[in-house]
Parts: sequence; C-alpha cells; structure tokens
Amino acid sequence: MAVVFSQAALLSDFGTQPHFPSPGIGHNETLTGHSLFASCPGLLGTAFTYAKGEEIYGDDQPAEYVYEVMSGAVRTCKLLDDGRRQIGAFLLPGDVFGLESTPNHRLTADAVIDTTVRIVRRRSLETAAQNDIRVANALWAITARDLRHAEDHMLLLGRKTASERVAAFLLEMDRRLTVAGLIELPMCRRDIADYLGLTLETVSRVLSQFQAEGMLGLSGARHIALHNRQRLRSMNI
Amino acid sequence: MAVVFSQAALLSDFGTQPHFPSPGIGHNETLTGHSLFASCPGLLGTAFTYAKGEEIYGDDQPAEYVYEVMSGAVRTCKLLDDGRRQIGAFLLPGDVFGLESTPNHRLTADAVIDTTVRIVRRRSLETAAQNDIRVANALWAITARDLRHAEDHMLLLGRKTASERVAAFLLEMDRRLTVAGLIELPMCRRDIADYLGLTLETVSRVLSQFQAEGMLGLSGARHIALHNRQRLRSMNI
DNA sequence: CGCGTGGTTGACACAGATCAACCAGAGTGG
DNA sequence: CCACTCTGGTTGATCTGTGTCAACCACGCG
Repeated sequence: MAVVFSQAALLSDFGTQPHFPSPGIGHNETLTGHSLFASCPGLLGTAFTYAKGEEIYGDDQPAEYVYEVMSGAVRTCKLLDDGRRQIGAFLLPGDVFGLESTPNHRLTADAVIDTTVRIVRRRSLETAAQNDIRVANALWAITARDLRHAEDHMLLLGRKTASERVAAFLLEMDRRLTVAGLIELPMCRRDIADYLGLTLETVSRVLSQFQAEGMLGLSGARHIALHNRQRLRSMNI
Repeated sequence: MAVVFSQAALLSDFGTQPHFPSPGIGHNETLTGHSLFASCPGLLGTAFTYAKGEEIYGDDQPAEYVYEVMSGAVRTCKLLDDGRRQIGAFLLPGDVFGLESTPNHRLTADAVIDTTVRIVRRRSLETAAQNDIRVANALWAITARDLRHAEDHMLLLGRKTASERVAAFLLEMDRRLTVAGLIELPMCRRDIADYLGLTLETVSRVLSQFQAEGMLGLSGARHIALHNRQRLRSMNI
C-alpha cells in the first residue's frame, strides 16, 4: 500500500523540468504530488543495496522490475565481446531506470559505487497504467526523456571533439549532482571515458588542460569546481 | 473517418517484430489488424509530399503532427552551428516519426529524396490514447522502439571502427529496404557519413574495400548487393 | 610499511580526417 | 548529337587528434 515512487522521482529529469505531454491530456489532469501510485494498492517498494561494481540486471534478462536510485550511482551499458564498452547513461539519486516496453532488458545496469535502489514490479506499474491513463502517460514520459538524452548523446558521440565532450559531461554533472558549487563525481575516469566514447587518458588530459586554463579546479580527482561555466557552455554549442 | 495508420504501419519496426509490452496487458488485448484507429472518428490522414532536401519540421518547432512515410525516405538530424551534423535515423516507407511526448520537436526532419507522408494530428492520437489504453501502449511502444535504436547507435558511434560502422549500416539497410536481394540506397555518401559519425570519404573507401574483398557488389553508387552477409555480421558483433 | 587501485603524464603510432584531383552520369541547351 | 555543367562519388597524399603503451605518482588500506 505504500506509495513507492513519488511523482518527483518518477519524473525526475536529467536536469530539465518534467513535462507531461501537455496537449491531449483532455479532461484528465496531470498527476500531482504523491497521487501517481496512491491508486495502485498492489505497489510495494523494496529497498535493495548493491555493492560497487555489482550488476543490477544484465543485457537480455527479463525486465521484471523498475528501479529508482535512492543513493549512489548506476551506469547502463552495452558491451562488445572484446571488452569495448559504451555507457548509455549515469543514473543518480531520484532517477528511474530499468523501465522497458519489451520483455527483456537491452542494456546491463551496474552500481558505480555502493548504491541503494527501490524496486517496484513492472507488472504493477502496467496494471496501474491500464486503470489510470495518467500512469500510462508517466511511463511514456520516462521513456521519452531517455530518448531525448540518447539523441543528444548521439550528437556528442558522432560529432564532438574530446574537449567538447568533456565540457558537456562537466555541465551535465554540474546540473545533476552539484552540491555547494562542487561536483563530486561517483565514477572513475574509465567510466567517464566509456560514457564519452574516449579513452581514460584523453579524459584525464582534457581535465588537466581545463585546469591549466583556469576553467576548473580539481581537489582530488573526484572533486571538481567549475570556475567558468560560460566558457564551458560556449564549447558545448 | 478514414483509418489513417494501419497497426502494421504504427508498429513497423526497424526490422524486428513489433512488441507490445506483453506482461501487464491484463484483460485488454493487443491491438490487431486495423482496429487501432478505427475507434478514433476524429482521425483524418492527409498526404503531403516533400521535395528532395525539403524540411518537414525543424528543431524546437511545435510538434503538432505525427507522420508516416508512404514513399521516399526521411532523415532526422541535429546540427551544430559550424555545420557538423548527426543523423539520428533514416525513416523508410511504413515508419512513423515526429511523435513526441514534449510540446516541441527536438530534431529536424527532412526529405532525403522526394517523399510522401501521411500526417495525423498528434492531438487526435492523444485523445484516442485517453480512451483506449491500447492506443496509449502503441504510442509508448513507438517511443521505446526509437530508444532501442538510439541505444544501439550510441554503441556504434562511441566504440565501433569505420568498417564495423559501415557493416552495421549495410546490414540495417539490407533488413529494411532490400528488394530482390539488392539494396537501393536513397541517401548519398554524406548522409551515410553523418549517420555513422564518419566522413564521406571514409564511407566511400570502406565500401570500395568491401567490394575489393568480394563482400559486396556495387552497380552504381546507390545499388549494393551483399555477397557475404555472414562476414558482415561477424564484423557487427 | 608495502601494496593495490586509480590517476597523470609522456612518447609514439595510427585510424580516420582533410585537402585536392579526378571521374561518372544526368540534365540542359545549342 | 555534342559540349557544358552540376552533383555526387572515388581515390590519392598528407596531416592530426586521439589512441596506445608505458612509466610514474598519489592516496587509502590492511
């Protein structure tokens, strides 16, 4: 009976405001507050904890659950059998992941650092969607948001230079996990590289160069303070 | 009153079988045949024709219509202001595009060659989705299919070599538009390059190399016969 | 303290980009 | 029917951004 996902969580965006499809809602209204799952008595959210590096689900496994990050960080990735890896997204506290419209997962998800998630049966969400069009809209909105992110990332991977990619990454993380003006990265250089389609050496070099140019300050490899967001944004086009 | 989109059209996939979310449909059944929009009296499909190179909609424009390609080919792309371009997808006859869950488009779409599309008001689809969960499911499935394609493409753009990219492209086109064992490409080398994150020269060189190795035959730049799909698949991993 | 993991930096190599010439076919007009 | 041009494609020579390989460094931990 517990309300598992707050709407804020379900709609948490990669930084932009959540949007329901605004036209076409008709007489139904956009869900507000915590009502989204209040109408789903079957919903029970269970907390799970995964250790750093642990797999949450694998490529092609049945997609039985939907997840919300409570603390920590998760990466979704595709692997080639010679070890090449492409990270599709980093999921941070409040983000929802693992939602599929097909039976199986198409990416693996694993914990970047020790991570706690809440899970809900996909089946419960879909049953709820049968009875409440607003839930169906919310599920669609989550998939649409992921698609938007993937489209932006294709441009980055296909056409941007190393510096532009790192600048984009810094601005994304600045948006999503800055506390008190300081970015505290949960992921290592290799993860960043696999997200940006670069090598870890190149990521390291670009960060050093940005530091030398006064655009940021590094205090330990994982703590970054941006000093010139405007300049970074101008590289991001 | 006309049924505008057949289900086959709405669900036409990039080559794989259409999937509704199979668990969770509950007592409602998957839509079959032409019933999807039969229940939407307001639906009127109008045919539009666009000349080669003509823009169908622009980045950030209001997303008022959803489109189905009837003949020709469409590309969706993102542009950087220095002219760099990333093509996200090619849309071929039967494919649906332009469906957004947010108010505006996030990519431009333009005609690769002379193209005819059918359009339907997005508003009509969303009204239909209010009344029929199966329509809502179908809209979600379209977005989910686009997301799957984007995820695969991120791996290609981030981690594959030029030869692997071209092999993947050939196999995709083989799946999607081969007639009588021959691929007839609607797009030029520059379009292929902007889709694969390469230059047109590299695309041309790889195709020539594949031809020299007997993997394919070129009869004119736009007609390709694959002679060794197995070998291409082995490059595709 | 020694060790292991993760990060940085340097030297060098190479895949693919860039620049440039040339070629093929389709219109177009004389 | 032949120039002529235009667009699109191929191929070659060279350049360069990023990858590769390797050494070293810094920190945390048993």
